[in-house]
Amino acid sequence: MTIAGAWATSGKIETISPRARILAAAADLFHRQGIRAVGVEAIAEAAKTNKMTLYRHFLSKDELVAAYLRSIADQATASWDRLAADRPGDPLAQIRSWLRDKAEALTTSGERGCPFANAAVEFPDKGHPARRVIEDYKTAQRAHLARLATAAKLSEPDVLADELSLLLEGVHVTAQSLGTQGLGERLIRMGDAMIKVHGGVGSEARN
Amino acid sequence: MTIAGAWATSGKIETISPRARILAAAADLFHRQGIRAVGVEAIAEAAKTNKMTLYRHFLSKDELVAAYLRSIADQATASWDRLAADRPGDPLAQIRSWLRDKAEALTTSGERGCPFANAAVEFPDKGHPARRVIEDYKTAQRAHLARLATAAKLSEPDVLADELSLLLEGVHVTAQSLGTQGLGERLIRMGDAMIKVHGGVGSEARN
DNA sequence: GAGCAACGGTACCGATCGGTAACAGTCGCG
DNA sequence: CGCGACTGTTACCGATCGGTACCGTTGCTC
Repeated sequence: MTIAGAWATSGKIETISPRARILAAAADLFHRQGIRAVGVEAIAEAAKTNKMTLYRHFLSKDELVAAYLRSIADQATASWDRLAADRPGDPLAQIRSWLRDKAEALTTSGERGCPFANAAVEFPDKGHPARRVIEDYKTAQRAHLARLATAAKLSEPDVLADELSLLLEGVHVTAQSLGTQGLGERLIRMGDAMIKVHGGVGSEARN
Repeated sequence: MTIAGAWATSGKIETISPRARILAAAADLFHRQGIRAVGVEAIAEAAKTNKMTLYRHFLSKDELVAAYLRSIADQATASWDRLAADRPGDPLAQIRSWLRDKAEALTTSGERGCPFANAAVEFPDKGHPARRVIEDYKTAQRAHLARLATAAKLSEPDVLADELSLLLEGVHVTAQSLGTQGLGERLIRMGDAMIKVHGGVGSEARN
C-alpha cells in the first residue's frame, strides 16, 4: 500500500505536515496520560510517522514538551482575541464569557486539568525548557485578566485577576481527583461573585 | 565499616525500621522531584538500604506510592485532631487555624504543592492503587471542613467546604508555577472572606 | 529529467527502568 | 546454643527509555 492508500484509510485528503501531526499527537497523549508516561516512539506512531522524523523537527523530548505547551499558549491567545472580537469594548463581558468558556471546557477536556499546571508538576526543575513557557503563560493570563478588569473599571484589578486565577486552578486540579460534577456551575457562581465584589454588577441574565 | 559505623556518621542512635526509612525517603524524593522521575534504586539508596529490602516491604512501586500517600493522609488526620484539641468546642476557630497552618506550610514545603493532587496528575489511570487514596483524602478533607462549618452554624456548609477546598488547591498549584510570593496572605484573606460571607464573623485580631 | 531536501523504515546504541534469584550475614528469642 | 526471621549485597533479568546511523524512497523545483 502506498501513501495514497494510507491517507484513504485515515479519511483525510489534504496533507498535514509531519511536524503538525507530531505536535497534535503529542498534545493528545501528553494531556491524557501525562508527559513522562508517554514515550517518543508512541508519539511518532500516533502521528503516523517515526522517531527519526520527530527528531528532525525537535531537538529532544524536552524541547517537544516546550513546543507542545507553546502551541497551547498560542491557542489561548487566539481564544482571548476571539473573545475580544465577540464583545468589543466590553471588557466585563469578556471576563464573564471567559469564565463560561472555561466552565464548558471542564467537561469536554476529559477531567485532565490545565496542561501547564500538570507540566509544572512533572517537571519541577527550574532549568527545564518547559518551565519558561509555563511561567510566561500563567503570568500572561493573569496580566490579561487584570487588564480587562482595569478597563472594566473594577476595583483592585490585580487582586481580582489573582482571585479568578486561583479559582480556575483550583477547579482544574479538583476535576482530576474528584471529577467535574457541578464544578462548572460552581466556577461560574464563585467567579461572578468575585467580580461583583469588585464592583462588576454585570448583566446577570446573559449567556 | 560496620553497621555501628554507618549509624555513627548519620548521627542517629535509635534504630528506625527499614520500612519507615524507605517511606520517609520516598516521601522526600517523590515530593521534591515527582513520582515518575524517581527510581526505586534511588529511594533504597536514600533510605540507606537496598532494592531487595524495599520489595520485601512493598509489593511494587505502585503500592509504595499508595503507601506514601496513605502515610501523608494519616499525618493530615493527626493534624486535624491536634487542631481540635487546641480549640475544643470552637469549630470556627479550627477552620481559621487550619487556613493559617496551610498558609504557613506553603513556604516551608518548597513550592511543590499538594502531594495528592500531584500524584493525580502523574497517574490519571483510575485503576492505579494511588487513585483510591487520593479520592478518599480529598473527600475526607472536604467532609471534615463541611462538618466544622455545620458545627459552627455557618450557612451552606457544603458550599463553603467546596469553596475553601478550591481555594487551597488553586494556591497549591499556583505556588508551583509562579512561586509563593504573597500567596499565604492571599489565601488567608480570601478564606476569611469566604467564611465571613457564610456568616462566620470571627475574631478578626487572632493569631 | 536531474538534483535535492525531506520523509519513512530498520536496526541499533548505552542507560535505566521495575523487579527477582541466590547467598551471606546478623539479630532476637526460646 | 541453635533456630528462624529479617536485612544487606551482588548480579542479573527483560523491557523500555531517549536518541542516532544508515539507507531507500518520495516529491518538488529548475
